[in-house]
Amino acid sequence: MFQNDIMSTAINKTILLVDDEQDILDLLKYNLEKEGYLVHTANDGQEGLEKAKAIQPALILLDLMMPKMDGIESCGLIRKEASLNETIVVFLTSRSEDYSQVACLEAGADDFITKPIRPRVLIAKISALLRRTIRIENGNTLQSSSIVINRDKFIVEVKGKGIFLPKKEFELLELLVSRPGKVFTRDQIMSSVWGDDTVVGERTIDVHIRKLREKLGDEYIRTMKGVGYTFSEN
Amino acid sequence: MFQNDIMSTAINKTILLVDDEQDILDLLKYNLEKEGYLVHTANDGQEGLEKAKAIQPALILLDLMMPKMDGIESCGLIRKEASLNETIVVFLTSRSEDYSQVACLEAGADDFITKPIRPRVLIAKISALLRRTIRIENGNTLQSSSIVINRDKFIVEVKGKGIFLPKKEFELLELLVSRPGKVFTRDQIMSSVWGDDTVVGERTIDVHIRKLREKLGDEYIRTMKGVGYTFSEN
DNA sequence: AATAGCTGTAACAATTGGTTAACATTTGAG
DNA sequence: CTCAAATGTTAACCAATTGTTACAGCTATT
Repeated sequence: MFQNDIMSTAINKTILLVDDEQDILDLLKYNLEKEGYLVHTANDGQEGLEKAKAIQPALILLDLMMPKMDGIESCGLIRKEASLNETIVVFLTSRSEDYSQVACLEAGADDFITKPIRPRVLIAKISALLRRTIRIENGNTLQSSSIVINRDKFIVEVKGKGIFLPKKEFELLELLVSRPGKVFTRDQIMSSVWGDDTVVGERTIDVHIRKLREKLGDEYIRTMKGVGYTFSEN
Repeated sequence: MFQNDIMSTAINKTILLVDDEQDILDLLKYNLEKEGYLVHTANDGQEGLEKAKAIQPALILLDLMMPKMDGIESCGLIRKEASLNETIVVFLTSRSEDYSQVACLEAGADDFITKPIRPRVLIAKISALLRRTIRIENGNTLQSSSIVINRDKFIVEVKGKGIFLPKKEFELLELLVSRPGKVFTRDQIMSSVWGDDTVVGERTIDVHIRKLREKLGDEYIRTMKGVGYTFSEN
């Protein structure tokens, strides 16, 4: 049920794990991928920051204790990076002392998880943190002022009229509506809707955009030439 | 310093505490008010829900175990209430067992804090949770006193009015606004906006500057003859 | 296996925005 | 004050990006 929630959405489900211990990376990767997340890994803070900038993950799991650059320092650098302002940072702390937990949060982290890691709690926490990132979410619907997206039925309501959309078109619209006004680049659309591994031609996105406009009306999706597409309320 | 962060923003600083034990309410209220939050209290889930609807708090701290209506049930009702959609819900759990923590999160909570309550951790957690909503609301923006550049929406706000700029103009303005008052030479502009490999003519920069002035007004970009261009706040 | 509908592609059309050229204007050094 | 150098202005051109259409291959369903 949780799994389905995640699998059916086209929103960013990329997680970056940063830890110097391979055992922990493997454990976390296994558990998160089982839940439908796209997992990338890095072995130290420096590599973590670089990968984060490149892949724009929804969430970063950061070990507190690492060689080269520790978690606190990495977190500071992540928080300075404007393009990562929506990224959630969660620390893995081995100790449960107050001061290290407070230190994590003051460094700009959103949360921390204490070792030993209990997978169910980890999954539930991550799910709860990501749940918040979608603006107005009521049950299984996503709505802006003019459009209601029903995730269960693959149906979109525009001005009270229900429209059925095929999967790809639905996912594309879902992505755009998840952040009205935000311009999604073709790359972002590509990796969210089609995934990082599948490769499709250049015109494919345009064609799907066109089909959406055909069904919804031209007024909702704006082209920002040279940049990408955006959903606009007006 | 943290206090300043909170005090300096004009956002909702209201917190609602819901617990049946007066001792805990007092302890929490004292600590939170010391940090500059506006604290309201309720003694059970029913009263909590009513007060929440009335005062629209930014965050609700909810005890898991309460007479009449327990935390899980209250949380469910809060999540159903459309006006409380953006409100953050945090549970206070006395036990640290996995299942109750997972239950809280699955009930729609954003986080939980285990008793015994350690005020410093509590404060840091609440601060972190609220900080994130500020971060997301501010978006990926770059602002001077008179202009807000929203990188996500690819829009520039001048005196409250949103203006769309084509890619190159946007990038040029972004560069100038990134360091108000600094004079950028043509060479610097060239390599920042166009890259070191592409070669364009001498007048290209002028033309883009002109288009920016046309759209923003003449007062923002000053020519330093023989040197370059600068963005001025006045 | 037949069907219907979804998905991606290729080929071409339309549009936008970046660049340039040509000329006008301003600036500041002498 | 003069004049050369630097910058401003305009419109037209062209290339890159996006839109459009028809169609072929694929997938799920019966």
